Amino acid sequence: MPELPEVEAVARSLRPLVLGRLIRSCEVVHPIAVRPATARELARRIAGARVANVVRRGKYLVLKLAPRHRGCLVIHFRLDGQLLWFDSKRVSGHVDVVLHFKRGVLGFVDRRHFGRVLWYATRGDCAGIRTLGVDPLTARFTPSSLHPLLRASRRPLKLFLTDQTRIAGLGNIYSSESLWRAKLDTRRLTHRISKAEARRLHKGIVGVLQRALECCLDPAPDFRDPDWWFQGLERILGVYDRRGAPCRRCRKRIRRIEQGGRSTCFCLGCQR
DNA sequence: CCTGCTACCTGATGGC
DNA sequence: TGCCATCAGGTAGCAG
Repeated sequence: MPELPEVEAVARSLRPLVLGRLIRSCEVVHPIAVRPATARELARRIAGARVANVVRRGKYLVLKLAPRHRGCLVIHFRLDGQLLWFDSKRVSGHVDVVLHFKRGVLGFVDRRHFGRVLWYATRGDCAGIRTLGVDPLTARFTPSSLHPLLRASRRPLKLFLTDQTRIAGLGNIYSSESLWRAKLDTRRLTHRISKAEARRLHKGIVGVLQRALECCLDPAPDFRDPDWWFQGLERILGVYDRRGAPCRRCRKRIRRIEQGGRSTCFCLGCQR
């Protein structure tokens, strides 16, 4: 479930814990999490490296390693991936990959084993990162840059918004929310969207992401709590997981449909 | 190049 | 209470 705001909050909260610190060793408990690499390969790459920076690219969390030729550690949480921090060397619970620092241990956890922890010489070597579209929280994402993007594509708005190669970072939740905020029908085709509607959509996307990020940072993730997760996000959501409930704007019942094999929640009353 | 479909996983949920 | 079926969803890889 982590999308752009959640990963951004994780990046900001993790940075002070690991910045400048030395990765002494790496332990892989569930090898599936580092596939297609092997535990030995990953350990050889990152053991002895220092964390030079922690950044987010789309929904990817990237630990840049120093010196530069040590490459970068790329983490993708997919649906349920999560980070935990242990102050002592003792690690409890289900943990897939463990990074031992001089003081403290970073654990990557994902019971469903969809998430990945991968090493690349450069971040461009990661295909998923290389092909990412514009980051919607940067100045390069503007109403006037969104309109041509929409015109260049021919598909339902919802599917366009979850395509990471166009706009990076939206998933099932915030794509639906952006469209609700913009009062646009999720089934509308991108190339038929007017300039004024594109402006509304831009505002919807940026607005919901900023609001969600604020929420994700207050309270900030506490990796020391094995049960930590983002709190209160449901309060800022207009449609996601609200099937059957009244629309907060027009009181009509929120509908759920399927798009691209995924569920989309939206309001037939005010999204047109 | 563009778009759409499916496999990958496993915990949670719902029906009987 | 217990069992089985279904659902959830991001992305890689493949098909058309």
